[in-house]
Amino acid sequence: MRSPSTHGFLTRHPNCVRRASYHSVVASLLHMATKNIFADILDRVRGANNELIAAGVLPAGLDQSRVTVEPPRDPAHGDIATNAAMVLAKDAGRRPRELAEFIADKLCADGMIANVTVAGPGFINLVLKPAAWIEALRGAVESGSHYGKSDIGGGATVNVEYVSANPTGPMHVGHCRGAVFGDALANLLAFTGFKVTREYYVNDAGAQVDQLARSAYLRYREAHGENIGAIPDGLYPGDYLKPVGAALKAQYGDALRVAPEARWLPVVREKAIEMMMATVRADLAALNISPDLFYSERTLIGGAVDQVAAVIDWLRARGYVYEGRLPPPKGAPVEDWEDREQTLFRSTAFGDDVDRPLRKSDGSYTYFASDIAYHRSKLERGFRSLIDVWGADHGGYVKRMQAAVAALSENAAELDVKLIQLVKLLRSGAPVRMSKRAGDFVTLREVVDEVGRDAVRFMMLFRKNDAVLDFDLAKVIEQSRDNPVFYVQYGHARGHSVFRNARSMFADLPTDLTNPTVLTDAGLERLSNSAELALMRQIALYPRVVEGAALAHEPHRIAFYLFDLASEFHALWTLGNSAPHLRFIIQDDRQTTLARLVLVQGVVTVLASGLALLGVGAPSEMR
RNA sequence: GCGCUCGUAGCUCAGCUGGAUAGAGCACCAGACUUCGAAUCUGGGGGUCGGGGGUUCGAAUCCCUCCGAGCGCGCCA
Repeated sequence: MRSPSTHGFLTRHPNCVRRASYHSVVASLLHMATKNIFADILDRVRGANNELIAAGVLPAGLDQSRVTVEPPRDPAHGDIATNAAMVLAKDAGRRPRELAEFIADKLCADGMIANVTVAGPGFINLVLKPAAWIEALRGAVESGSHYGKSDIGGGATVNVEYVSANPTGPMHVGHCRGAVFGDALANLLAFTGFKVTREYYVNDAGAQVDQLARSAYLRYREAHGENIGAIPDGLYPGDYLKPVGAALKAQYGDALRVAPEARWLPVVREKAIEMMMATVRADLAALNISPDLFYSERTLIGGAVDQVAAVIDWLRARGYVYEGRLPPPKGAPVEDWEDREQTLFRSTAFGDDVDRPLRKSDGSYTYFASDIAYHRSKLERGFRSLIDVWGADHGGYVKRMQAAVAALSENAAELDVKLIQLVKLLRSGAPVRMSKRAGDFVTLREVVDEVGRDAVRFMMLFRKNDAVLDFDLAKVIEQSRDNPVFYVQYGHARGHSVFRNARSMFADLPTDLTNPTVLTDAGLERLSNSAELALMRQIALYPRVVEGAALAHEPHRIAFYLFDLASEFHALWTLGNSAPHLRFIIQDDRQTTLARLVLVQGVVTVLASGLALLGVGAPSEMR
């Protein structure tokens, strides 16, 4: 059905008084200095509803959990909108618009709200007094790097496991998206009151590290001058193992050459893993990533008790593990399919499609089995919220792992698996060839060295995790709006440029714009232009964006928000070209300049904070 | 065959966990530099949100069903 224009529905509220002075409004805002302005308004809406409950308009015991406040998509609708009337109408036994009028009437009396309208199906649109936004700006500037922090995590522990690349070589470019994602997500959670452990699972058990050892042994013999010929299939051909061979020679001389494999393998394996993990750490460090804990798979099996066996027994005792048969996989036929009885985890009890094997035909554990033991270790260390960051090709394993966590924790813990899609590496639009087979794949280090850590980190986060990402090595070092890394960093640098110019014009400007006294004297009520208010609204949005991104485990929201904020800032800056009275620096007006510098300080504060969450630098100059 | 992740402007993608007339960037067209760094900005055209049903005050978003893409499908991690 086509409805008349929204404006036809607008109801201006006649009872609204707009008399409260700037200072009285400020007084009413003091308690929310660093608080999310949206959370504050939500409290006020709930307060209005509670008054209506007391007055008998709304029923007692009303569930207000679905009431939300949000910025309307169309700014013409006001600063903040609430759906309260629409979601409460049914319980209240009233029509949404009728109820909206009641709520609006209460909200009108709020000293922070300048105007209330009821629109559309029952939206209540609020326009806040400019003082509210100014106070939000003040709060942001005063809080500095703490602005946007919250305690929604309530100190709950969260375990973020990410990267977990096999210790069989240097990290390649495909690893770095998950690494950056996990690191930024951990930053975000820590910033919002969670107690975060960043963890890297080292797959240092199993066949692949034996192959690594055999590969390194060849390099060891090569270091002694032997011609080892081509590296056999199944071994790791990369040159990066040559230093391992040299190190083995330096440490053991000839001793390992005459020993049987059973003797040298553990020794070489140990050394190779150690050196590969040193490489991994260095690669991560190039991205400014340092996990709190490297958890070794071997400790699960090689310790005093076999943790994998223990967890299987534990699950078996509860009926989640049994001996049984699986149907052969459908689709692509398995050549050597052998129908046999095996040890199975009953993941179907938790929504998986089939039960999953825990032992291979040779009796050794599957990867899944040791992963169950590993996740049990996380639970035993007290974590009830687990986040795993995996490559998208592991998507088929999500359900079984969640099933395992549910079984292990008796449904008390939650596992969120974030799947990270592929990165398509390009140079000026042309695909960069990557051949892992030949051992000459593009390493993470090469990419970081070429375009810099900031570009890598920002671009890896400028996309949803489950969308394929095009990463163009040429584009990310362009200095243009087409390159969001630059665009956002330039916003920060430009802010500092304004500071520099202002100080050269007014030698007596306060050195610390975040000082409360300075802020009080700054005359911030001069910030009344609509473009300035728009920028303040954007700044006030930050804590809400941070919370949303943290709860949804979606760090990319921060990157997009920063892009928008930088955009608003650049827009206001350029406005000064055609409207000189709107420039940040006004030659003969120190007071106005000071007020606007505080606004710039707000922008700079948020850009720096957001970039820090992403792990990207915030340069104050980019010449 | 089954499962997972997706499908939004010509291209690359957002869309705040169900909100109002679906938004950015690139590209295209038309504009703004005696400037607080134009490394920037302003305006314009461009959409059956893959198709079709359903749920409700209200759907790009949730459910069902087709179509299409990517990934995966005992003893690889």
